[in-house]
Amino acid sequence: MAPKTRAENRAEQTRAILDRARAQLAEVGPAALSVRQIARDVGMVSSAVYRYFPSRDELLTALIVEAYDELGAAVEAADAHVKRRTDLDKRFLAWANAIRTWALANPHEYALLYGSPVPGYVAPDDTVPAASRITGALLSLVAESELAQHVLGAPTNRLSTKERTALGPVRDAIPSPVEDERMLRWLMAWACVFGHLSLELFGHMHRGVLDYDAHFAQVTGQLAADLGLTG
Amino acid sequence: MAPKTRAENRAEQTRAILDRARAQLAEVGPAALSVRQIARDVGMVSSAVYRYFPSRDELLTALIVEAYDELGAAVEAADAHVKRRTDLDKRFLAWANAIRTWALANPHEYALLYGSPVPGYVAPDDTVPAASRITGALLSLVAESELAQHVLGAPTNRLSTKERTALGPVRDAIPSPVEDERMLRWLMAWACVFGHLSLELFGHMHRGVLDYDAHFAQVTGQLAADLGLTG
DNA sequence: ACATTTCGAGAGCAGTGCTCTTGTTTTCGT
DNA sequence: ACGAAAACAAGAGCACTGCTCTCGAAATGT
Repeated sequence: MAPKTRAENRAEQTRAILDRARAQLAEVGPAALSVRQIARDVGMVSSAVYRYFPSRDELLTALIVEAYDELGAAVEAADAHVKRRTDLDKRFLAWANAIRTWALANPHEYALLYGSPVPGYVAPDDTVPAASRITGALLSLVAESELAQHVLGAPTNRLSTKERTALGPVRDAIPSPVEDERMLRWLMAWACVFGHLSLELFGHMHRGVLDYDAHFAQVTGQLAADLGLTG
Repeated sequence: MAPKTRAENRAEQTRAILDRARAQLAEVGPAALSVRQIARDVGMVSSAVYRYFPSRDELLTALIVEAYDELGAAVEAADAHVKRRTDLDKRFLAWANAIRTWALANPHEYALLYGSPVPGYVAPDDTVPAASRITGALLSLVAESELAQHVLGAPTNRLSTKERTALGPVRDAIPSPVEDERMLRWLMAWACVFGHLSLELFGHMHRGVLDYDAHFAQVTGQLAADLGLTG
């Protein structure tokens, strides 16, 4: 029995609360997450929890950050498992499949991250850097595809001038310059992947598509082809 | 003062509750919608509301159905405003723009329909037919594009056999047969549009894209081109 | 005209997020 | 090493929620 110092104890309690909160999140979803229930489960009184998280919403954002980190780590691990780094199609598929695998394993967490924000629109808070890991992994692929001089697999319209300026920030997020049309195709792939996932996980594909795995594979394969990553 | 009959009164009260609920939904979102507050607003006691809607969830599903109907009507109206019925690209853009316009005007309703389902996964209930109006409008365009023998604007991979059988139900929802690759491209467009909308409305495009209007126009225009609707 | 159903109102229950107060314990400055 | 200061757990309490039950009053069907 080490005579726990105050900081140690605080760290332990914080973890215990977060762990129990994640478990409850997986069971009942974000809407039904109860601070009092969490307090009971970890063996303290509800008001004590507020010494660690000032409100339920802050607890939720902590869970969001944790979930983003977990998903980001999964994505990066999947990418690292592709041996030939120049196989950008494999890396793109690894990116998409990692997200889908994680989402299927943690549907409530996915809903928390990419579904409707529960307490109104969350202002730009400390969840942004964690969330950037996922898109950042994709942007790396964009840069590498540009450097590899891949030619797009589908004819792509020239960007309107408004659109060109509209994409300024995302372009700035990539160190090297990227062709207009390529940038657009990658953004479309981004929307298509998350659109598929949200439609699938939120029950909008129930009638219409039988085998989600097959459909996702077909879609992502097509996206890779459109991006010129294959061959 | 007509001596309101019982059925009349019931219809009026039901409407009053629904109207007030929609207003409150637009103000505070689905999570914070309160039966008691609605009751106060319409001038009755909370328990009286339960004579009209057996639970809060049933009230929410009624709101979902209403929202689907409103969105469906908006989509159909937008489609009807395209004079040359063979201009499938214009009709596709009308479809996409109608959804986005409605979503921007009613973000909380959009979140209710296409965001994370609030009370766990809603089982297949009476919301399905209302929801089918939106996808149904898209499927009509698929059928017409096939009949018009449009040739896809982007090279498309052959479907895997698993994928071909996976798409059985959606194919059955269209009276006339549809080419495999065309079906896939339309499903991708479907996911891409809703993916864009969810990413935009739920705040994931905040950094990255400045002008959502321009980007959406560019994306949907590209989708129409990929589907072979232009020219 | 009467029995049945429908309805509104109120009380009440169990639960929630959150605040405040009250002792107790750990930490820190001197 | 000791006393001031900060951190902490516990409990009571407030305002609120969804929902149930009972009780009278009103409209309905026969």
